[in-house]
Amino acid sequence: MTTNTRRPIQEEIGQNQPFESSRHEALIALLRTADMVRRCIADGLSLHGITPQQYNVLRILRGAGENGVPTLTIADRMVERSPGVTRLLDRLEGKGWARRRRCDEDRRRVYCEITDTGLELLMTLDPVARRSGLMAMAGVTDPEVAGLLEALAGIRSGMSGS
Amino acid sequence: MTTNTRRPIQEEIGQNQPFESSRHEALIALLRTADMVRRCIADGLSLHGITPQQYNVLRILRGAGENGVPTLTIADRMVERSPGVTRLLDRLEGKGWARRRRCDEDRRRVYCEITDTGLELLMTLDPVARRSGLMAMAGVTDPEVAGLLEALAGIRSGMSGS
DNA sequence: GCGAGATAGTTGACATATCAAATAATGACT
DNA sequence: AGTCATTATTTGATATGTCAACTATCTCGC
Repeated sequence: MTTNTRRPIQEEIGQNQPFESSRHEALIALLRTADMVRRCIADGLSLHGITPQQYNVLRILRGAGENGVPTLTIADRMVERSPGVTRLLDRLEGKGWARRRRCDEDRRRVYCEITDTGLELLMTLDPVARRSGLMAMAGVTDPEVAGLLEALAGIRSGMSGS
Repeated sequence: MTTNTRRPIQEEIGQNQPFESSRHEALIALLRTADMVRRCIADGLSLHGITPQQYNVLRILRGAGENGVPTLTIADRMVERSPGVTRLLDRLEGKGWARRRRCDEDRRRVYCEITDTGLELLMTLDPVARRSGLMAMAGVTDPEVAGLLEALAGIRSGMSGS
């Protein structure tokens, strides 16, 4: 049984002065919480020799199906943006999980696809990721989840037109 | 004026299938939003040749005052954990913003302090970070901020006893 | 005081991230 | 056809993150 006492971040990061505003506090809390969640997921996946980013790319490739996805489109769709998609794919290709193919109509483009081995890997990984994910989110109530989604959407929309 | 339409992440990351649960959706939204916020802050600071992690450490050093902080305590207090504190400090020391000193009572420990140059730098940086921070959080309402803090605290507390 | 074990920090090897060019193909305009 | 701007991707240099040893120091029990 976990002692589910909710600690304020101020205490967690050993800060002796109060935050200047609850907006600022929420910002710090957001960054810290996401970092913890990220590590939780990464821990689960690392046992299978894959990083969250690589897992994310593989899922995008699977979602795209037969046709594959152009390299930069992958970057757009990633949960956490990364400028290193090319090299990420280098590694996935090296491990035999992905494959690349030049587009014939527009020879600048490279279409990326998942291989059968990659699909099999995902079959193993999906439950693992699912479990770590649920574990990470175990501490929030259902109504809080709804509010969380709203607030996060607000933050993102407020930032897009910076 | 920004068009403040709140888009669901499903659309943002070009996912054609709905999420399996709103918990899962919230998890993805959390990671993505935090990533955007992190980049927003990093952009602001990068003009001054410093990374968010380095800025964070400098603030911790300033908060600790005269006595300084032992290296590993810094790691504990960071918003986003990092095992590379030693090297982070190497860089800060190299730029003349921080200084290290062996503890006499316990010679294993190294106390880290901020220099005067470091303090001056923070004077410049604080308003910059503050501005990017508020900009990042511009899209949420006050009541949402309160709920956000609660939900995030819930997630963190639910994870500590994993 | 001596050795087992814990603790604080550093280091080396390697993976990954980041940014600014470089390359290559396309499209639009002259 | 020939130049120019644009788009898609790759590459190189460099910074940073990560993990697993490793060193040095301390603490405790004997």
